[in-house]
Amino acid sequence: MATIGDVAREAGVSRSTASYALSGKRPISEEVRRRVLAAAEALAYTPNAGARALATSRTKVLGLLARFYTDEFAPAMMQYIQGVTDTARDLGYDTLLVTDEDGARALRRITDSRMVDGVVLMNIAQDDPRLPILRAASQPGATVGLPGDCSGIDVFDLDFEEAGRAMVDHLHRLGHRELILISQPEHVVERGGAYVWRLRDAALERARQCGVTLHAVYGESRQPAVGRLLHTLLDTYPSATGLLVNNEAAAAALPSVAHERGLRVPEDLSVIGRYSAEFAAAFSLPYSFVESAPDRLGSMAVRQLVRRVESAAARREPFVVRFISPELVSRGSTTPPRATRPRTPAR
Amino acid sequence: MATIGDVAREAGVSRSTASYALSGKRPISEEVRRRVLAAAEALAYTPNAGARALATSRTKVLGLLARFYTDEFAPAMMQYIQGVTDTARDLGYDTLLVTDEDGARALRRITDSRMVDGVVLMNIAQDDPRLPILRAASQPGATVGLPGDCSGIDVFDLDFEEAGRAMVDHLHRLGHRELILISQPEHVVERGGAYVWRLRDAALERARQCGVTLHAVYGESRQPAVGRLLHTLLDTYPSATGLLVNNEAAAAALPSVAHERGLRVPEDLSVIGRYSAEFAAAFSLPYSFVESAPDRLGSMAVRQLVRRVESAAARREPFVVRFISPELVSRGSTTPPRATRPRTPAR
DNA sequence: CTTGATCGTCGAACCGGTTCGACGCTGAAG
DNA sequence: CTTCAGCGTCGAACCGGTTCGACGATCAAG
Repeated sequence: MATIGDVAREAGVSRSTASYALSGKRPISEEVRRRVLAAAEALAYTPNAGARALATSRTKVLGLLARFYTDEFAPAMMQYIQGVTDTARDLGYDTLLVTDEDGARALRRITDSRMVDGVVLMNIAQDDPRLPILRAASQPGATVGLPGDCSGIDVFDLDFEEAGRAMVDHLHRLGHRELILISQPEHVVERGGAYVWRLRDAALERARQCGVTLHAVYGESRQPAVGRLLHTLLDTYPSATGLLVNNEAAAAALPSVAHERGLRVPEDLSVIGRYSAEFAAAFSLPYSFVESAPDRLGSMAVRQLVRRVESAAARREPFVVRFISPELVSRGSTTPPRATRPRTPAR
Repeated sequence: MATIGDVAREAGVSRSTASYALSGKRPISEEVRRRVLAAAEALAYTPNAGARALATSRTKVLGLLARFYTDEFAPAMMQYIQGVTDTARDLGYDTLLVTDEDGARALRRITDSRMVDGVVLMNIAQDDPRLPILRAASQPGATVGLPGDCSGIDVFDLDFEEAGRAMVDHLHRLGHRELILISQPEHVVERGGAYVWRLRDAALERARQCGVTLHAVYGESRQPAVGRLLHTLLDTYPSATGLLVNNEAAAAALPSVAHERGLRVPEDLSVIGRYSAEFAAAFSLPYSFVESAPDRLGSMAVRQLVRRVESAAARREPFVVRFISPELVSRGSTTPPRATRPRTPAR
């Protein structure tokens, strides 16, 4: 493999001149620059990443700490990851994917050894053990997901509170008075997945304000448990006219459950989900939903991270906590409830 | 951040002695070793990855080149990735995840710059443009997936030919005489996804030998297209008694299609899939299937890669092409076809 | 009491880049 | 004809590790 010394020799200049010709950080005569570039080309010169990192204290690599929980729905995760890797590459960075069980130790390892210029954390828990380490690290960090304590990091997340309110408002305005909210499984909450209760509590609060009855329950993350649960819920609350689904597995299971029960959406039941458009497409889900925009969140986190990495001024800016506003994508799966319809005899 | 120089000073020894005390590559007195270790501990010393890479020509990082095609089913991909990252970490390596559109250029970048000690390639095409670059690279490489030309790399894949034969044999032995095979979409084939025709052609050949009629068709990768296609197929070949599914999306869509048609499995139709146990669990697929073992394949590729990275002897060994034997996991979704049943009047 | 091997430690060189200070040359100004 | 500024280039130092050869001390053998 050719080194910059080889390039310099080939071009008949010193190593430093070759370096400046390639980086453009000092004026170099047109003639010399041409010779150096030609030599680099001829020798297929590529700078050694380790050497450059040592000299510049920059690796051009970002760390991405994620966990693949088997009890969480995998496809959603992929989109976050892709948002991160794609944006990183656009900005000239590679991505070190770290999925260690012990995330705190892994984080310490990659920051202390200076393998990365910055870190994106996913699967954020309310009280995340990685955060103290990230704050102590000399590299900047960003999270996708809202932790309990946001100090010292940039935070990006969907506004789950607003999402919960938007879902309730939407159905309330259509005239619904009794709703079911199916959340993630309880163990996601136990793991500190705050987004679950953020959406739920905001929805409950808003329902209370509107005088709407909202039955909030934990879901399951797998078939067939989640299908059974849906049946049970629909049996338990026969008068509920709307279903809010903050649970990918439940959303994916709903079409066949509805079919089994001969339940028509939206005629018999209005449905709103909370997932990504990509997810909706993959599973062909016919429901209106609040877009969770995983790729956008991953991308935003990386952009902010790179800004801080590359500019000392940006590094001194105050930390941000940025929420994406939930966008309700209509697929026509909601309608005024039966009881309020003109043609219903009960009226 | 503490350097080895700081540790040495703190322990009152030279830098080289500190290095030897930490690595154990030369005998060091118990007393000095103790002091060095204590100093390293006190200063929270972590070696600088770039400096170490420069000195040793080893980065302890493996490259993982993968593409997330939106027209392929995401969950399957996750498992390959996890197999790679988990095994790499067990062996002391981190993983650089590269998802560039231009895989060949990305591969050149990470190998020439010596960011990685070895590379795992996924989404292998029959004539993969990354392979010439991998062969020319100084780092060893492994693939998950069988390319047309296996020279110079280690190859790991499911034995798709045998999988195709096993599926046909299984139903043939049960007495089936007319089967449908639904493959991946045609564009996967156009992209060079050889596993599609490897399974199909072997299945066709075996069917011919057994005197079984096999209708082989391309599938779709998304709902609702794949659901419609399933309906069409079942309409088109009403006398077919068995369905072979080499297509994750089709397998996932089948339960609701069967339900819609009032079709019972296996009483009315025998079904065998080809996917992973993890996938079956996530979608609660009730079908017997050939296990595709993505995590095992990823793990095997990494193990072989690390062997070659760490041992000069292993690096000289001949390259391997290793197939995992398909294992048929029975879930009771196959049975002798109706026509051959004792209680059927037609007999 | 030398001689020689062994053990533990040190200094220096090296890996391959970047960057700072200096220096020679050219050309314009005095 | 000097003087000085500025441009282009070079040499050297540095980043933080690893590793080789050498050297002094210790101790057993001759």
